[in-house]
Parts: sequence; C-alpha cells; structure tokens
Amino acid sequence: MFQIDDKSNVAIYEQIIWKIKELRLRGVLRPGEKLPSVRELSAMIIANPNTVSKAYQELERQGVIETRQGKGTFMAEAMSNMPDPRYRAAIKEQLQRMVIDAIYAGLSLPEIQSWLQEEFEKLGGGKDA
Amino acid sequence: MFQIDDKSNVAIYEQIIWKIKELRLRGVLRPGEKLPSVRELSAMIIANPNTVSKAYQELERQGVIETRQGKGTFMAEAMSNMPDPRYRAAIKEQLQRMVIDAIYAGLSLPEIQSWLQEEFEKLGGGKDA
Amino acid sequence: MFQIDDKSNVAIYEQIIWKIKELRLRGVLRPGEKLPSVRELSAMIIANPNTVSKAYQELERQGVIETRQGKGTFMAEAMSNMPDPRYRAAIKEQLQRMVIDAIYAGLSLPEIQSWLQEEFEKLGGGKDA
Amino acid sequence: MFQIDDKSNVAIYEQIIWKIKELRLRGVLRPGEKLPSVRELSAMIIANPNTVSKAYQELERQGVIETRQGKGTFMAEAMSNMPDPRYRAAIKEQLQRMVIDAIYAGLSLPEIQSWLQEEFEKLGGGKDA
DNA sequence: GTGGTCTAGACCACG
DNA sequence: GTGGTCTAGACCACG
Repeated sequence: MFQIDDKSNVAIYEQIIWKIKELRLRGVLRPGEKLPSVRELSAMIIANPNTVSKAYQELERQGVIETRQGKGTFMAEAMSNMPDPRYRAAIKEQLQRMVIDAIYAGLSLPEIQSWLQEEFEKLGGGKDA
Repeated sequence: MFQIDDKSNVAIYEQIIWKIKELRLRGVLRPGEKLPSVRELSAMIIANPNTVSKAYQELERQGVIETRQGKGTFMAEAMSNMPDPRYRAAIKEQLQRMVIDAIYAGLSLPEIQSWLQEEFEKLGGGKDA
Repeated sequence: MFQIDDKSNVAIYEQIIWKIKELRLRGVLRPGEKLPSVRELSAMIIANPNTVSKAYQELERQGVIETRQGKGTFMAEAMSNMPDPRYRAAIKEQLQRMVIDAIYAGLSLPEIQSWLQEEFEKLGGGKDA
Repeated sequence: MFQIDDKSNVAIYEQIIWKIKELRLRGVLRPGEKLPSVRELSAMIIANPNTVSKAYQELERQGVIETRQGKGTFMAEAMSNMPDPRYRAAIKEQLQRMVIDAIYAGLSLPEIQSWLQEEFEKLGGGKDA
C-alpha cells in the first residue's frame, strides 16, 4: 500500500502527505476510514515516528484527516477543497517549473497533456471516488 | 528582468536556475549571449555572490550556460535536451504531485489543461525561440 | 584512512572526491556503508564543513554516494558506471596530457605501462572489490 | 595547427603549454625552429597576449623554448628531460587520478593500455622525432 | 544529530 | 574584471 523513497529529495513527511492524498483520491482510502496510528505507520514504512507525526499534523491542518481523542486518526468525511487564491498561485508556479523542466527534457506538449489526463483520470478527477 | 522571491520555499539558487531557463525559453536570453557576472547579478537581486555562483555552477553542469575563463558566463549555443529516462521519471512525479495538489485545490482538468497550454506557448514549446 | 594535501594544486574538495572513489575501489569503503558526517570528516581532515559538503554533493551527483534525509550519507549500493561518451573523451585528454608530461620527464612506455597495471590492480580494476 | 578550447576547464595557458610540447614531440615543431611571437600567437588563437606570455614563460622555465633578445622565441635545441623525482611523483598522481576516473567510466585495462600505447607512438615516445 | 542554504568576506588564478 | 576555492559561521528543515 505504501511506498516511501528513502533517497528521494522530497522529504519523507511530504511523501507521506502526497501518498495519503493520492490514496484518498484513488478511492483506496475512503471517508471516515481509520488510518494506521503514528507508531504503526512509522513501523510499516521504517520511518521516524516524528516524521509520520509531522505529516499527520499537516494533513489535519489541511482538513484531509481528523484526530479523535483516544480513538485514533481517520480520513475526513468530506473532501475539503481549499479555494484559497494563494494556493492556486502556488500550484500555477509548480506547473510553470514543471513545464520549464519538461521542455528542457525534450518533452512535447501532447506528451505532457496525455500524462496530465492520465493522472487526472487515475485520481478520479476529484469526483470523490 | 529578474524577480526573486525572498519568502518563497524554493531556494534562491533554484529560483535563479528556473528563471534563467525561462528567459532562455522565452527568447529574452539568446544563445551565446553574455550573462551578468556573478557579482553583477548578486547585486541586482540582492543576494550573496556565492548563491549566484551555485546557480551558475548547476546551470553549467546542465549545459544551459558556459563559463569561459576570465571572460565571463554565456548562454550555451545549443539548447541541450537531456533524454535521460531518470529525468523524465522525475518530471512525471513532479506532475503527479501537482495534479494531487490541484484536485485538492478544486481545480478541474480543463483549467489545468488551459494553464499548461498557456505556459507551453509562452515558453515557445522548445521551438528555440 | 584519509590524507589530504594542503599544498597540492588539486583543490581539497577534488582530493576528497578522488579519495572516496579510491577507497571504494580498493574495497575499504563498501556499498551501503555509512560515511562520516560532513562535520566529522571536516574535523578529521581539518577542513571547512562547506568544503566537505561540496565534495559530497558532487559525489552524489555522480551516483557514488547517497544522502538520506537526517540519517547521513552512505556509499551507493551499486557502482554506477557512466558510459557517457563526453566523459570518455575527457579521460582520453587526461591521458594525453599525462603522456606528454611523462615523456618530458624521461619516462619510458614500459615504465608507465607497469605503473598503469599496478594502479589498476590496486583498485581492483572495477571488479567491485 | 593550433586548437584551443575556450570552454575547457583546463586553463588556456596550460593548453598552450601542452600543445607546444605535443607539437614538439610529434616533430611538427623542430629544435631551433622559430615560434610565432606572443602577439602573433595570441591573434591566431584569439587569446589575451598575457595568456600566451604566461605560457611562454613557463615553457622557458622548463627548458622547452628559448627567448633570444630582439630575435624572438625558438624551440630549444635539445629536449631537456627533467628527472626530478618530485616531478615523477606528480605524474604518478596524475595517472592514479586518471585510472580512478577510467574505472568509474567503465573502461577496462586493455582499453587504456591501447590508448596509452597509441598516444606514446603518436608522440614518438621521446625518440626525439 | 544530519545535511541544505545562505551570508560575509578573503585570496587566488586566469585573462 | 572574472569566476573558483575556501573559511567561518548562522539558521533551518528533517528525522
């Protein structure tokens, strides 16, 4: 279920965040579903509990998961979209950098477009799988 | 010509790298053109010369710019595309993360597609502007 | 284990790079083995941490070592050979310059051949010691 | 006759030194032959006269060329070998670094041996062509 | 504790 | 004037 890349430049806690969001979008994790505890997940992926904890805190801040005292951590019932304009701007910059790198890697627009569509479909396009 | 965001999470030297690639793709910087010296650019963007130097070194390693001893730094004549498969995989991951964030931000596929096309056109799509 | 020559014309960070590659080839450093931290090595060889850091960064770029976030730096598992033709050309030039200097120093072909063989054997000839 | 690589990491004055030694070893430049003046050579290779001057000074110091006041610069009559042990040690280090790089580039001993022999023969092996 | 980034500034080789 | 190397040291993210 869970693959983390030790050697990646992307911080492990960020990999966890993206992975959980991805699993949510793909319908593998469902609303209200219980997540592994910090200790369980850190054991599963061989990471420091602090690292998992940091990921969970950030996910909670974003409304993706919820902690219920004494009961554990759960996927949120609703998928919160954050229509924060600053957030949109950040994504646009992410896309701009990706496009620059892509052109330098010799990728064509149709190629990236097909990747984009493929990813969107794999993730259900937000249609709350 | 050159805007650097102090408060960004993206490191200054990385911002410089992307900016120079962007200006190259948009045709603002042309093949063989002389770049500002390390000291000049660091004065322009109010950064430390070492930071600019690090960006220039990485750009040289990527074949984007060239250093000629005692003469300064120049845009490379040819735009090197790097058909390195590892590099393509890294870009695909970049795109995957962007899509996850985009869906969570409530963006639709058509919206991102139009952003993508817009960016590609703005950057000449590698058609060596 | 680690000797750096202060007075050499070869930059300290380059000496570190060659030394680590040499120790790897001689089997002193083994795949997956933990390297001294930047701070430790800089203390060992009495150099600035930044200098060691620069060497480590270049070694990582070449695939010789790997950095794992917050865990330290490790020898890569596999020895990456880089069959980059530009790289081969650079080595041939290195050899050409060495031969010119050798002839001017009055060295004969058999002498250099025996040095070459000796070095190759000492380094295991890439047979992944 | 003379090729200098602007973009090489090897300093231009060092390229000139190696080139003149190479031409001498290959018999293109002969003992006692007149060399182009500093100004002529700097014009030929589009370099700064100071750069050529530095190369000539170093070549003279090594006994490869001779300056005769008011007459110009000439190849030395005899090929001076310098059996300086420090010099031999430096060449051995040069060879060691080359071998390390070669193994990392996936080159085999026979390959380098054949390169070595080839170069030696091309340069007359010091047999004062 | 670990490496990454950045500043400040020195010194030097090269051109 | 140009970039390359190095020192000294701060601050921070990550684990």
